[in-house]
Amino acid sequence: MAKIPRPSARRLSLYLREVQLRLAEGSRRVSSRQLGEALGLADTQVRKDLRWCGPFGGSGVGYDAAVLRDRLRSVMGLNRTWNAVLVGAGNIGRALLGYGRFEGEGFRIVGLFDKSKSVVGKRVAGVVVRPLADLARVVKEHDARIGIIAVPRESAQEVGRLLVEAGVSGILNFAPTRIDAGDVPVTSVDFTVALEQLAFEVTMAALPEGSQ
Amino acid sequence: MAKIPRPSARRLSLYLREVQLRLAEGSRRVSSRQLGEALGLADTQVRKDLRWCGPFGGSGVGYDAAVLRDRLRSVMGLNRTWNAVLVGAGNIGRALLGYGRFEGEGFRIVGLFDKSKSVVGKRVAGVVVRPLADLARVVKEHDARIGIIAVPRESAQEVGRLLVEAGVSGILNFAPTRIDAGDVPVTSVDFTVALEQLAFEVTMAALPEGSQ
DNA sequence: TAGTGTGAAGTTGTTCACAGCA
DNA sequence: TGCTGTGAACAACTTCACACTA
Repeated sequence: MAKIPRPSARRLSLYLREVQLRLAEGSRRVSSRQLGEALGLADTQVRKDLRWCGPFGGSGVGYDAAVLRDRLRSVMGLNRTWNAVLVGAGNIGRALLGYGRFEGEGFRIVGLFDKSKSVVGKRVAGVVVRPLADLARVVKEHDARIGIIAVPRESAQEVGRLLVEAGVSGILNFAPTRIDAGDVPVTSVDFTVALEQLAFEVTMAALPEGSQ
Repeated sequence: MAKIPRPSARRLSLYLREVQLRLAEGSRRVSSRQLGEALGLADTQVRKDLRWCGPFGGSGVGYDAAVLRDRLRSVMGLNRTWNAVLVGAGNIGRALLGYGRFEGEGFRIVGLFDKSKSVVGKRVAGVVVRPLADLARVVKEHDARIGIIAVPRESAQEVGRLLVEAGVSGILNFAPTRIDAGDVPVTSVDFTVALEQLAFEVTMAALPEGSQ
């Protein structure tokens, strides 16, 4: 089984969500066209992507939704529970704790940390905030593989280092900066870039018409 | 001036941030190599991207940081103030209001809306929550071009429709679903996809070594 | 020497056209 | 007919190699 290209991997996540939705609505089968329509993709694209779920029990009437869901989960490594530690008890940290959706997808936040003395010990969204000194211990105790950075830009790289030292295998970064974590994979969610991206597209959409 | 490819546009936003940082630190010039190093990109890539800022006053010792910043801003449509309306006064809405960073970049949230009767009229992060019925009026009044969706999946598409009807020119979507907004550009920020993406990469990083 | 600018080559991802199956 | 699977054409993006300038 060769390596799945990034763009496909991202879409697999979208397919999974859509398939789960349809399963919840009672569908038993989905076709590449249906998926494509729901997600704004060409059906050929969908089929090519789904081939990464291994040789599917070929058919002619779409995919079995339940089987597809299981294969997607397994290919993406979601057939297990992922424990995560969250650093930063500010606005974003709070929002993530309250997000709820993570739980259902097999992600569990097993520790909340902050460097500010004034928050440590208090409860945020029902979870006790711990000092960064406890990070490594909690990571080990719960076998947390994922670290989430929800601190301001200035301290983000430092927190990244601490997380790697504590032993996480992946970092989800919400700070508006690049995190260098050596071999540990980092995925960033960047509000500002998204907004600026949008401003750019709006500006573009406003101008042209003619081209070529 | 031809059309800037998506990947370049996203990176332009990163360059802008980095240049601003360096300016604040007192640098007057930056080179493509410095930028590339800071952002994990090849210097050739950086130079190709920066060419979108128009024919630069050629050089041999890097770019003038201030000029580069201005050109980047202008190319991306950031040399103006973008007013935005925010729909959804829940966790994410609150986090966005408290984010602060937007203001500095020329984005201003001029209205907060929610459909829930129990929140309307109250203050959230210092801002009064208004009913959705006021949406179109506020958009017009403040010439808001951007609508931000921070509501649960179920109501996201409906809110998208309302925003388009109200007259926004772009949508920033935080709900975990695709928004069909016709010709209005939509940019999505999807926590779950990011997390699953990371889980996938961690899983991949753990396995192989051999390949081909 | 330290840097930009850029065509050409290479790589990666997407779409097309069609074979084959139920 | 409705659908998957897939090689082959195509398009998009990145990297390389090198000309050129201060």
